[in-house]
Order: sequence, then C-alpha cells, then structure tokens
Amino acid sequence: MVNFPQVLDKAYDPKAVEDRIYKLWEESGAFIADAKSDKESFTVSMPPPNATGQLHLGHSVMLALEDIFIRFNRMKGKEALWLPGTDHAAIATNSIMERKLAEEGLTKHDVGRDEFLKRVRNFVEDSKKTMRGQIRKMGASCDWSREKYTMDPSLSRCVNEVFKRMYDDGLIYRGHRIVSWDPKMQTTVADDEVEHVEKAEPYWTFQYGPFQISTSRPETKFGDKYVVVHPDDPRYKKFKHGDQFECEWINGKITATVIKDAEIIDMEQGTGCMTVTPWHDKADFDLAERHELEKEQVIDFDGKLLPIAGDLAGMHIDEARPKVLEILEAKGLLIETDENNIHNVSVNYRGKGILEPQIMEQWFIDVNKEVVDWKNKKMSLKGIMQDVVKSGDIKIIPERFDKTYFHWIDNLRDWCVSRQIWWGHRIPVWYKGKGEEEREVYVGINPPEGNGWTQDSDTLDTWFSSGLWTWSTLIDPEVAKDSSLSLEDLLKNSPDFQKFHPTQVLETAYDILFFWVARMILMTTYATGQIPFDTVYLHGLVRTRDGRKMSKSDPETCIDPLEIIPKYGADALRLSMIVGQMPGNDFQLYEEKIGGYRNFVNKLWNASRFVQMKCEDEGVDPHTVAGSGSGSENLSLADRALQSSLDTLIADVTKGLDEYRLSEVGEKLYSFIWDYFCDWYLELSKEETNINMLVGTLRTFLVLLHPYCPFVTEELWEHFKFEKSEGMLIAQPWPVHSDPKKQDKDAERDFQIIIDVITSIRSIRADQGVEPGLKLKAIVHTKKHQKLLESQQEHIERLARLSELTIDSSPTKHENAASTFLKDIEVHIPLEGVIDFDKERGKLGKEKEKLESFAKAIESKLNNKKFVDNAPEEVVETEKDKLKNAQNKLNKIEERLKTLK
RNA sequence: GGACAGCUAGCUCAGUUGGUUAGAGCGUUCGGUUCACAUCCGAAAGGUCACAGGUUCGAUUCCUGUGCUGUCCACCA
Repeated sequence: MVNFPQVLDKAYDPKAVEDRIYKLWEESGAFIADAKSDKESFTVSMPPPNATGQLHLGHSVMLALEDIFIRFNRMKGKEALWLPGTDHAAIATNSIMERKLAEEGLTKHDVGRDEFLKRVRNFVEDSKKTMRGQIRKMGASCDWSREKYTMDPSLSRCVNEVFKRMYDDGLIYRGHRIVSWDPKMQTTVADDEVEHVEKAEPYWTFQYGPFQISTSRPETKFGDKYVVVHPDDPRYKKFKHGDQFECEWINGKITATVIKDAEIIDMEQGTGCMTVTPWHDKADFDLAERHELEKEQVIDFDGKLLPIAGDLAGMHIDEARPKVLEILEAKGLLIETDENNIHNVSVNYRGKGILEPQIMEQWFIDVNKEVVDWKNKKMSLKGIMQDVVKSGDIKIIPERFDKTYFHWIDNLRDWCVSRQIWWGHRIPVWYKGKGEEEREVYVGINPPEGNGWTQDSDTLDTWFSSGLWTWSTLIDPEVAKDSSLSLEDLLKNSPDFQKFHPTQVLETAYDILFFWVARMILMTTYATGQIPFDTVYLHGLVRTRDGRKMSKSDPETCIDPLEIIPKYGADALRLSMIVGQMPGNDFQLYEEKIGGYRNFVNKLWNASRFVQMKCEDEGVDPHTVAGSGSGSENLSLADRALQSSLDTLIADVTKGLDEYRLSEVGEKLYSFIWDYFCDWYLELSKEETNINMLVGTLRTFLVLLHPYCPFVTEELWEHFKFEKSEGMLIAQPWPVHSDPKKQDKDAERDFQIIIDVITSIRSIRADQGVEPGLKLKAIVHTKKHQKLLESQQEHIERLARLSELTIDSSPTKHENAASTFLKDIEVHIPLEGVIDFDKERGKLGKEKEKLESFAKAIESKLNNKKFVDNAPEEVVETEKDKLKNAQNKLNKIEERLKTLK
C-alpha cells in the first residue's frame, strides 16, 4: 500500500505556510554562517535600516534582492553570510525624540543629556523588535546570530579607533568654516544633506552709496561694509580696489570699502555689484578669505539678530525683514521691488528646516591630503575612492552610475563630521583648561586619566559609523573588549573578519550612493586596507502607479508590505518587485501587479497538484520517484525536449544570477513553468505520462525558483523531495546542468516546430473563423519534417483540437486554402468558398516584399569585397545560408501566389 | 550653468556586440472552459522604435545635432 503524502489544497494559501516555514529554516540553522568553513565565502552586509520604526517597501526591495543573492550562493555551495543590523540614525532619531518630548511639553534641556539618551535607547529597542519581525515576513534568510547595531560596544570601539587614527595621520582636523546650520534642530548639516527648494520671495534693490545692490535677504545686511565689483566692469571704472566712501545705511552712516574681484562677480547679472556678508554666505566667506576682510556674525544660532542690528537685536530674522525694509524705505534707499522673483532656499533634507550659513568650529576629514598607503603609493582619500572604481576593483551596477560617482568625487570637499546633537557617537576628544588656544587636547579610545577633562560635546555624523559597516560588524565583540589591542589586532583576531571580508555585494537604493556607498569605500579602504565590497548593486525607488514617490503620509497610494504579504504572499511581493525591474531605475508598484505574480505562484502550485494526481493515478509515491536522468530509455520526443530545455534553463539561470541579471532570470523561470511546462508538456502528459520526467523536472525547477520564491518552493519540496535527499530545500545543492545530448537538443528544436505548427493552425482557424472538425493539411518540404509531424500526429491533433490531420510531402495546389509558412513547413487549411483571397494575397505580398529586400541586402553584402575579405569564414557561410533560406521561402511564396490567381 | 539618464504597443518596461516577421506583462476585443488551475485556456487588434542629418548594402541599435521628460550637482548679490 502506497502512503501518499497529504494532498495539496486547491489553492496556495501563503498565510498558512510562511511563518511556519520561516521558523523551520531558522531552527535548521541554515541561516548561520560558519567562519571555520573551508568553503569560499559569500558575504552581504544588510544596509542597516534606521532604528526608527516601520519598514517600508524600499526595504522590501532590498530584502528581496539580497535574499536572492544569498540563497543562490548558499545553494551553490558557498559559505553565505548575510549580516543584518540597524543604524542609530543620529539626526532622524534625535528629531523624533525631540518631537516626542515636545508632545509632553518638554525640551531636551528639561530632561538633560542622560535622560534623553535613556529614552532614545528604549525607543530604539522597541523599533528593532518591530523591524526584526518585518524582515522575517519577507523571508529574509539572514544570520540573526550576528545581528549588529551601530551603537554596539564593538562597533563604537571601531568608530573611536578610526577617529584616533585619522587624527594622528592628520586627516581629521578642527577648523572654522562656514557650515550649514539648522536653527530648528540646532545642528550642522553636511553639504550633501542640503536640499534646495524653490521659493518665491521678493527681490529688492537698494541704494548703497554710489552703488545699487540687490538682495532677497535685507535682514542680513546690517554689517555689510564692502561692495564688490568686477575689475573689468566699465561702469565702475572710476573706483579703485580699496577705495572708501561714506554712506547712509540701515543703522546710520557707515564707511564702506570697494573690492574688485573677478571670480565672484558676474557682470551680466543685475547691477554687477554686491555687498558681502561673510558670516552667512559661503561665496562671501571665500571672498573674505581671499581679501582678508573682516567677518562679523549677524544672526545667532537660534535665528535671531545680534547686537550689531541695533534696535532690532534679539528679533527673529523673519520678523526683522519687514522692519528693515521699512527703515530703508523711510530713508529713501529702496529703489525697486521685484515681486516675481523665485530663488532657491537651502533646507535640511531631514526635517526640511531652513538652513542658515554660519561660521563655526567643526571637525573635518581632509579628503585631499596624500598620506594614505594604497597600492604602494601615498594617496589621498579622494584618490583611493577614484582608484578602486576606475581600476575595476569595485564594479557598480548599473554601470552608468560610475560617471555620477566620479563627478561627485571631483566636486568633493572636506567632510564635516561633527554634529551638535546628543544622539550618536560622541567625539572621542577631551579638553583640559580654558580657552580654545591654551587648553590641552586628548584624542583617544577611552577617557584620559586624571581630573579636569571634559569631552567634546558634539557627536559624529551618522555616516561616519555606517561607513565602517561592512567590517566593524565582523569584529569579534569579545576581542573588542581588550583595550590593549590596536585596530590591526582587532581585525587580525576576528575570525569573521578574516573569513568574510571583503564582502561580495553591497545592494542599496541609488539615492544613498554618495551618503553611504562612497563613505564606506573611503572609510574601509583607509581603515582596513581592503575594499568593502566587490560589487555595488543599486536598485531604484518604489513609486506609485502614477509615478509619484510613495510616502507614508499618503496612505491612499502607499503600499504597506505588512498588509500585502498576508493577502498575496511574500513570494508574490518579491517577484513583483524584481521581475521587470532594471537596476538603478525607479519602478511603479501597485496591487494588480502583485496579484499577477500571486497568480503565477498559484499556477506553480496547481501544476504541482497535477503532478501529484498523476502520481496517484499511477500508484506511486512522489518521494520514491528517482526523477529524470534515470531510466531514459523510453523517452518521447516531448520528454527529450523537456530535458534539453531544463538543461538550458539551469545554465541560463546560473549564469544570469552570477551576473546579477535578476529580472531576466525571473522572466525565464516564469515563462518556463507557465508557457512551456504547463501549456505544452502537462497537456501532453494527460495522455501519456512519464512520472520520472514530471517529478524530476518539478524538483529541479523548485530548486531553481527557490531564491525568488522561497516559501512556496519549500512547501512544495516537502511534498515532492526524493526520499533520500536530506534537509530542507534551502540547504539543497544547486543543480548542475549537463551539456544536453545532441539528440535531446534536436528534440528540443523538433518539439518547437510542432509547437509552431500548432500555433499556426490555431491562428489560421481563428483568423478564418473555422469551425472545429474541418480537415487540416500540413505540407512539408523535407522527408525529415514529414516524419516528425506524422509521428506526432496524435499530439498535434489533440493539442490543436482538430479532428483530422493529414501530412503531405508533395506540394499541391490549394486554391481555397489559408496558409502559413514556417521554416520548411507550409500549413494549409482547405476552406471551400470561405477564404478571403485579397487578404491572403496581401499577406503574402507583404511577406514577399520584406524577403526580397532582405535577400537583396545580403546579396550586396556578399558582393562587397571589403566584407568578404575581412569577415571570418563562418560569418560568410551563415550569410550564404540566410540568403539560401530566404530564396527558398521566396520561391514557395511565388508558387503559392500563383495558385491564388 | 554642468553632468547623467530616458523617449519603443493604451500603460509599465525588455531589446546583449548593426541583419529574416522589434518582444514581455498588464489592459482592450473576440472565442472557449465540468476532467491541475476563472488565481484558467486560445486567438486577435495595437509600433514611422521622439525628430533631423550622417556612416553602411542595411540603423531601434553606431556618430552628430534638435526637441521634450526626469534625476543629480553647482550657483543665484
């Protein structure tokens, strides 16, 4: 008595399967990588999501892609490590906490630094818990035993180590620079975190002594005592550089100086002259540095005016602007008001607070100093960043981002790494004594001995720590506790680092190429002497159906993965985000699309159900079926063709995944199972069943599809796996494709001919509105094809749903027949009095025309001496074959056209 | 202002060294369907491959230019 496994339900229900399967995977230990393994390693560092709560679809894309990389390589026999984690997200988290405090009517100063940080830590712990659950829902096979967090002690240790080393190497310095200050969040913002938004603001022109100057920000002009013109400007020829004059200004008379500068001034624009505000404008600051001008602060760090503003001191700049205008207008200095002016305002990309340039003392990383050892040369950080991509050590997919990357580096300036917020890695610098010049400075991993030291109150830019992510996460936490070890020792004594670094692929959205990817390259090459990853795979942004960015604030269009997964299944969601999506391109996601892939998953499910029923009919337990490859003696044409197609599929999928062409591979898998296996092979199996082929092919396919659809394939594997195979599907070896035998390869082509014949018959019948039951005639021109069609006649009839079919190798005239041409076959359906001659003639005429021009083109190519002499012989032969084929076909068409006359 | 991309079916996009009839999914229309699956099957319609030149026997593909769209960077007294 055969013991059948539990029969599959009529439809696949992901809800009943996914959580159970994930648990089984986790318990099986399949996710856990072994640093002691002899196998080649394959490592992916999961880009750490911000520890601020819910994951969104962008994270789902990332998880789906990376899970495919990892599962594929794990099955291929690599020691695969996918390391998950979270980022403390300094500014983002800090501002969320400040908002939470504000809801209680508190500020951070009310609760103090310690209490503030305690609250943030609790909040982050909660968020991490939620996110872990969400990552599991996507089926991500990451190694939870190695989960990391950017604020873990071992990671913080790395941050301090790198800071100190950079400081000792002279790459980190402290200096007064103009920075973008966010008065709202009370912190500096890095250059690339600044966003420009258009804003309509009036543009005023004022009389300034003998000059007319224009501005949209009169409230900053209190301290302006220089006027700049172009040295070549004829309008201002009578003024010399350094000339002084007295004039009436906002708070009375001032003495102003004329400066001539060619760099900053565009003669074409406006009046060709301007006043300078060095403290609150980057270009003015540079000018002031060049000419050693005095700099004076006008606006304080809360956005209020300083005593220089006289009566208006203490007033917020927004309120001050109309007052300043009133004053100037009253003095008769306002010349013109342009209400239609639109200009760009700088805002913080987090929080969107308007930024105010300020001169501040900050910590910077020098990107131009050539002191770093790299490939036996002294190079700058910038130079290394360029070199690793230029030399091909790091490959970016898609390639076009290379150019963007280089362009960005060319314009890169020193990186300001200090932030004036509380949440983050505190700068490992301590001071003793008073005064910026006289105090002692200590830079180290731990606080210095002795009393009287106070730590720098600033924290580091988030990207400083995430720049270390690929390797700081691989440092052994126990080893990191030993404070006597150097950075080199830490790396040397961490088995994970030795085994799993550099990582293989870094996959992320293209919008953080600069923020993060470039910083990782910078920090990792500097600190470890290794590149962080071999390949950068950039995915696009998820958009709504009408192309808008999905945002949480718009629940109408925003798709929540946690709502979609129970409804359609994680497998369907994964497919919908990968098939049809090219790297680096944004893509639109909507429910119907996900529904389409749910149908695909269900199709596979039902095909499996069919196979199961066939097994039952034959009285065999699928688990005992040895599978294809065994007992190949009695293979039909279709069987051989299937075998060959499957081999081709294995080869294509393997190569495609090795080359990160995920969309293309997804399409191949989709079309193999649906368009080929189900539509043709299973239909034939209804008459003549080869259980070995059915079960064997299904099994191999489950392995191939597993990286894309881990849940449904794992569930089906349980029902179809060979009794002798051990473990779950996740741990199965990747199939090796045997080079298809010649006879199988031929079978694949022959079977394709049959498919073509049947498709043509269907098409003619539909075209001419033929009732089923009419007699069909296929005219073949070679004995080989005649034999083929005759031997498969039953199949053809069945599949074509025709009652009669005759094969004729002697071309006869069929006046009343619709026809179609295949390679060496002509399919006719005799249709007394039904056929539309004009239509038929038109069709043939068109085809004839195209063939003629094609033949002509090849002929002239073959007549072209240059081509014949230079091209390889095979190419010339192919061209000759092509020509012969075309001419044969032309003859057939001519003949057919004659019969229609 | 600079750079990068895109423009192919109603929509979303493929198109791998220039070559026979430019593809897929969705959508539309028509037809079918007890027998794995209506989460199904079959078929059809629908394209001057943005435009103009050039190279070539032949260009969606290569080159130049133009237009439109998008993104990034820089700047705006």
